[in-house]
Amino acid sequence: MDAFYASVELLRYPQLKGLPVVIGGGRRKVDEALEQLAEGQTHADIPLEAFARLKDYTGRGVITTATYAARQFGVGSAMGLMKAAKLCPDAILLPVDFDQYRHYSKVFKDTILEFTPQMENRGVDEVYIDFTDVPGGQRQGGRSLAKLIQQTIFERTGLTCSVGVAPNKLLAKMASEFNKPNGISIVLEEDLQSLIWPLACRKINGVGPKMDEKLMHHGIHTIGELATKSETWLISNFGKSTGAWLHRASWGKDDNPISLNSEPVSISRETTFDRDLHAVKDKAELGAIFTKLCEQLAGDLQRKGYQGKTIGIKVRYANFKGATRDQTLDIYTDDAATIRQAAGLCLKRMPLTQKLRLLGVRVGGLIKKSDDTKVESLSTPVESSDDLIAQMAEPAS
DNA sequence: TCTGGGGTCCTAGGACCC
DNA sequence: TCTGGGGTCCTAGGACCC
Repeated sequence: MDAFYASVELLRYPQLKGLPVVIGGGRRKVDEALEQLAEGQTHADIPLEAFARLKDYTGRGVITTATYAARQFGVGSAMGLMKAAKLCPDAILLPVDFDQYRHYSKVFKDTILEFTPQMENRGVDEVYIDFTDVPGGQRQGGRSLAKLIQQTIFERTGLTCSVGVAPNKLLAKMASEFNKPNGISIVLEEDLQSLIWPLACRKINGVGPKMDEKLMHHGIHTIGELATKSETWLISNFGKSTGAWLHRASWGKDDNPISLNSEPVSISRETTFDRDLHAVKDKAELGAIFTKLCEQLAGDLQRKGYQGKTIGIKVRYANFKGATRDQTLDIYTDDAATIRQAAGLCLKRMPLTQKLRLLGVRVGGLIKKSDDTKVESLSTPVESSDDLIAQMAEPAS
């Protein structure tokens, strides 16, 4: 399989170029700026003065993403906004605007689908592509196709896009990071030693903080060091499945195919409170939030056309420890009251002496609702689709 | 001044059935 | 009274990803 890993840089506001900007958190103050927007306007149309500075923010949010200028100060994704405010108090804080992201995400993915149906979703801004069978896809080792996709996306959205090209998904993902933003990187099998082995193990998709720490404990810091360990040794230290996987990954091996339009396994809603709430003392407030979450979740299910039978809740205590409870019903449901009732029973089984900072509701065991009221909308091919394919099929100039 | 929201997959024990 | 497997479902927790 020949794979692409492409990710669009969703954060792109021309008037903010070079300025430290973080996007994230933002429920209160920051939302006021958005309210000034007229129909059809985006963040890019708001004067800078309208936005809060990081130092003016109080709340529990985290950074979703940050400009490269902001990253110079050491702030980055998933960092608490209060901590980021210390590092870079004058950074502009923009609210997240998921409606806008969803829109650009769709244009991004629809564009790629014009080239090939072999696309795997990896969230709003990233996809894998298997371009083995794309006409002209092999030209210049995939670079021609990557360039054409990049250009087309830019013309339609103004967004840049980073692309990694490699023999499999594992390597393509790592390749995409070599040349951000708006770059194209090609990694071949023979580049393993020179390009991949010097990287930290953490760069392997699937090695998180925990596994990285364990690897460090064994003196393994780079992928190259990992590759010196035998499969037997890795299995005895990391278990059969993880050990064998680590061994293959360190040698750049991955035969997982693209997974197409997979059905969701679960759908959930959760919220972190403005202040920690106690199950008894703040019962009314908590109950109202709980009910609202169930209603939103039911709405999501109905809108997306799913019903589920496993209802679950999740809490996070004031000390940040979490717990879950779930219950499987005899029936499939997308009804708010049914979900609320089952979720309420779950909450009763939860230890509730400590205050809560988060409550979530989840529905799993999903099936597609088959009431025939929803007509599957046939996706009409976009005009330029043939042109794009034709361009790839033309002899290289 | 702690740390969002939405997901997936894996593991592991117990229930229950054959 | 003691002793089998295998398979599936349910529940809880945890690691990881975007």
